[in-house]
Amino acid sequence: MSASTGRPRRAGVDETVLAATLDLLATHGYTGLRINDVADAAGVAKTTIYRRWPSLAHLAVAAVERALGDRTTAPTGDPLADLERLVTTAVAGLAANGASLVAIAQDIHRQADPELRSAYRQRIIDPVREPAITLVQSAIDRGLLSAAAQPADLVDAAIGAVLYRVAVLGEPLDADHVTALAGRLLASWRRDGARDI
Amino acid sequence: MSASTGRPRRAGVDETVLAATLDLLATHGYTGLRINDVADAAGVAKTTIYRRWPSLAHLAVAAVERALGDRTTAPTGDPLADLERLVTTAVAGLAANGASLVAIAQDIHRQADPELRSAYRQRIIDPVREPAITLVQSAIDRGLLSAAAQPADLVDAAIGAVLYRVAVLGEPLDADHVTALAGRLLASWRRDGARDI
DNA sequence: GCATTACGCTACCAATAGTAGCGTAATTAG
DNA sequence: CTAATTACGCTACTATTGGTAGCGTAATGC
Repeated sequence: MSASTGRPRRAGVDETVLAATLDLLATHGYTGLRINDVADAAGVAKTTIYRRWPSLAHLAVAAVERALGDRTTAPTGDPLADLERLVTTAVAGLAANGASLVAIAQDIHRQADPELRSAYRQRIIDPVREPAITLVQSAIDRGLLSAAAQPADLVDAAIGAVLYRVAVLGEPLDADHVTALAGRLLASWRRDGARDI
Repeated sequence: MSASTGRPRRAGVDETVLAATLDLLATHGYTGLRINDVADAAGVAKTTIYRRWPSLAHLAVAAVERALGDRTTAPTGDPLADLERLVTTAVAGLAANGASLVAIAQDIHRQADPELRSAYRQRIIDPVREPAITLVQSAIDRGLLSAAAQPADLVDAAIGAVLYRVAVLGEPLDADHVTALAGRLLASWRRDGARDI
């Protein structure tokens, strides 16, 4: 990227621009995101932005990725506890910005070209989905969850439920609310929970 | 709408335009939908389209609504059977057009103004979601499904799982596939199914 | 000093949703 | 038959906006 020769890029510009992008995404959504607004808010020229990101969509994906933060968690040995922490961490990153970044991510995903969509999948989706599937499988193996459903079905249903409520039904992304929803879903699959009533 | 006086609107134009819109949506998606392309494909002037629908988004919603078709079903008395028929009917309408109209509907929903989103909710979402919730509640009351989850959670998880797979993961909307997924999810909530293994 | 790259700036291009106005066609009311 | 009214196609236009080109200038390494 940055060559060893020539004038170096101004430090902090990436951060400033991403922060401005995130802020504008939170208030106007991806559909209302304007590259000129980002440039103005960040105090840089539009051309500087295009020198660092190839398109508005790429910039938005980078901003959301930054908002998601680091999703690596140390395993505790209890799959269900790890699962809850994974969900909580991811949701917290998305909810902390005052807007439904989940919905924004959906927008971006739908409008982007195939190459960008693949990056979106690898950088936004899979870092949550893949570990979650592994954890569910391990929970099933230990008899903590009913084996009646496939792990991927279960995870997709949980993620899908959140996406659907936030992105389609328009409910606010409240971290506690989401955690409770995921908890209720898990409870309905929990082996001991399924046995009573 | 149409006054009693003056030249009447050409018959069949609504149908032709909606069919052309649906066709273009199926091949290019909502993001790739161009009003001029619709006009050309339908063989009408662009101004004629704007005389009948206030915006491109409204036109697209009307086209998807038409693709969904009539979703009223006669109750059989068996909630689970009714549920399956409801899902099958809705999915069949969406899948029959060769493209993921679910994903398209997502696009439209996100980009539209609040008034249109409300119409989308009332005309596309709720006609499936509300009866489904009622049927699930009734299945729980009869002991056919586990009472561990709230009916709305359950329905949203099922719808969300389908939306997520089609609209985010990019899987094709195959009617049999979706029915099988919904069936697996239901089985994991089914009282007898949850008891074994 | 020289090559190289970044920055801000202005100007520009291309695509596209939506509108205005015109001539004309079709219909109803009297 | 005439007048009023509305629809249609057409051309031209406006406004917005993503993205690019080119220029003068500022930093940096060699």
